[in-house]
Amino acid sequence: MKQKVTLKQIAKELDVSISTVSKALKDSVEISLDTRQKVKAFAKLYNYKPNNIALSLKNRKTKTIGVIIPEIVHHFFTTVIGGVEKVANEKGYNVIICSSNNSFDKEVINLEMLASGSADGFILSVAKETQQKKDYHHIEETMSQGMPVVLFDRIIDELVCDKVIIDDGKGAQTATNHLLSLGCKKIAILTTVDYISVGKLRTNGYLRALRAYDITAREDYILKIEDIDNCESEISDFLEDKDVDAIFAVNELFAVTAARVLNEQGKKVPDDVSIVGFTDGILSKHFIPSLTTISQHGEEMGVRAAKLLIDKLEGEEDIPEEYKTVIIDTSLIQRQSTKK
Amino acid sequence: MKQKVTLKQIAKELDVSISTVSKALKDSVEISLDTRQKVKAFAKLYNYKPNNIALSLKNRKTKTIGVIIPEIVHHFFTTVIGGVEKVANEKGYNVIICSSNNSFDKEVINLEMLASGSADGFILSVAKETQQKKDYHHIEETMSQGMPVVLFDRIIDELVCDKVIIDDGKGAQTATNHLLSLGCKKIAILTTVDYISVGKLRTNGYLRALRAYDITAREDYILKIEDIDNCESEISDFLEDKDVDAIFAVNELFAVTAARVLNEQGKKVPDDVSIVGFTDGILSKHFIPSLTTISQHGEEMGVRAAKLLIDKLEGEEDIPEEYKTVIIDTSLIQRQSTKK
DNA sequence: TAACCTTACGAAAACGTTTGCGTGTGGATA
DNA sequence: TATCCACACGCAAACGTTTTCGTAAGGTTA
Repeated sequence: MKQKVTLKQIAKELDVSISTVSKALKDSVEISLDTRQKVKAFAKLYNYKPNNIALSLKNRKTKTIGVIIPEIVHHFFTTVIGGVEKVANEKGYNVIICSSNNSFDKEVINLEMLASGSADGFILSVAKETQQKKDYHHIEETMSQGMPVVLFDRIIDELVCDKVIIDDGKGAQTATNHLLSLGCKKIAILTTVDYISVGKLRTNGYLRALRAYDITAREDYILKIEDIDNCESEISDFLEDKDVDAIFAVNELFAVTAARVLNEQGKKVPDDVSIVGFTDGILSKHFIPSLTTISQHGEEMGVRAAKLLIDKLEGEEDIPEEYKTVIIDTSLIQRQSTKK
Repeated sequence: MKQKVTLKQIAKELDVSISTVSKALKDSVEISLDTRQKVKAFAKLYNYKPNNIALSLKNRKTKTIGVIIPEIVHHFFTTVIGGVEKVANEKGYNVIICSSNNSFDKEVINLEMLASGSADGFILSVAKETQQKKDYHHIEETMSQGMPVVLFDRIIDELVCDKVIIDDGKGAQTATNHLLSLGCKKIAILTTVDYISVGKLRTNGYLRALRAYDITAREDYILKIEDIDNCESEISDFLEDKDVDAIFAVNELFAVTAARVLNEQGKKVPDDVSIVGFTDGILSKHFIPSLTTISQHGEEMGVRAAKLLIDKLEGEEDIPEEYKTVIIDTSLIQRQSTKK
């Protein structure tokens, strides 16, 4: 097993100093052409690659971006990561991904671990628990140590940093408007409990849309789902004997589950009930009927977040700090789950 | 902006040497109780965290596992990552994830980058292009430098290393058997071109199952799909006027697309045609009808792969190398797409 | 031939740790 | 009082780089 070759070893073999080797490999004019060629040939032969760790230590930067997301098995988040990777790789950055599993503790651990030398900055979407706890000391601390943080999707208003979000309210409004423009009058919403920020924002958008159409929102048309994993029974109970002609679901799962429930209750989508979802994932695309939905443009979010972060990382140290909040446009994708 | 505090700074403040601080923090008996307490209090106050990079350099290990997968936006791979993370975190390892995007070049770049100091070992599923090119020098080189590699799912037979796979052939056989036991006689298969190893293996399993039932396989019941992204037209043409009573699809996408096509052609699933898929992803679970499928137990694969890798990483240096191939059992999940 | 300039290279510090070993101080022992 | 031993701590090397600065050798100029 041939071990990794270092400058020192090359230097020894060639009977020159470490600095000579280092300079030769960088084509420094300080070193004679002769020596340069000799060193390079040798390095190539032994497949020399500079040790990243040593470089990081020396340069005090890792050229690595840390990404922390609530769930790794999640289509939207992976599309965001895709966008981050794209930009990062173009700019010569590596990406480390960690999942907090929606746990506050794991988020803290991951962040602290990456912050202690492994990454130069962070792109993060906070865990559900963190949103509940409203404890952001770990993020604040990271920033106060000079490491930039970009928040996306599930952001925290109180934190002063770059952010990339979609206009959840506007997206929801668009979705609801679409249903209204189709002539639907009795539009129910399947949403989350309020402490999930995006759920709340989307609910508000729905309410605004109704108001603009002079339709009074009905409490009994709003379902705030507690237990996402067992949403089917909640939705089923909710929809039982309810005379709605449209449903706006704040995520994909609620949308397809509603479709499934309606199906079981003998109602047709979109003929009897139209459905609009949120998030353009696998399910929306391939479901029968395919789902009209609001696309969040996950990849674009990732791209923008990575750019913001890298700008901060490569910007001048002491220019006055200035933080941006990028709002990505959502778009309505019309498919089969809403009647024409 | 308070910068990260180092041993040196603490030492200076407290007017002791760096080594004293280091030892005090480790509760060394060499240091007086008094000093120890003072140092620890100070360290806590300033939130001292040892610099991982420096530690990695010193210890010549990073306590990091590199995971390279062909696609990040892919349910199966993310479940595997979930399993890897679980084990890794338990054992104090960090996980770096990179996607090769199915490109050979990017796989090489990612591997080399992580191999030059960022990770101690690798868990990897090779890119499509790599399977075609049959060029594995980057993986061989990584191993020859003493970094263990565990291959999973899309493995390479020629490479001598730990592997975690499912028995694709057996899984396919189980799927086909299930259809046969339901009384289906005319079973088509939707598979991939042959260079995708898992596609080929699954096709073979399908053929074996038919043979065991004394049914002659028909060429015109086998569709090898080239362009996965546009599989719908291929499947649609294939199924046109074809009098099949069952379909075995080697992945989720083919399965739901087949269902969609059948739906458009006015055939009912499962009444007219039964469908069995492969991979238990989001789609299979939530589709209407939900899909009978072969579960690959992605998380379990990740768990096993991580364990194998960590065993190698923490094992004695010079025990005779011994490589294992773990075969994860698949299981048939019966849902609504196959009639009872 | 003395002064100077190039050329080509090496020494050493720095990044932040850990750790084996050396050492000064003070008290106990002989 | 000379010897010895704990005790408590510091020095320095090592991990692999990069880079500044110093310098020896040789050639050129006045």
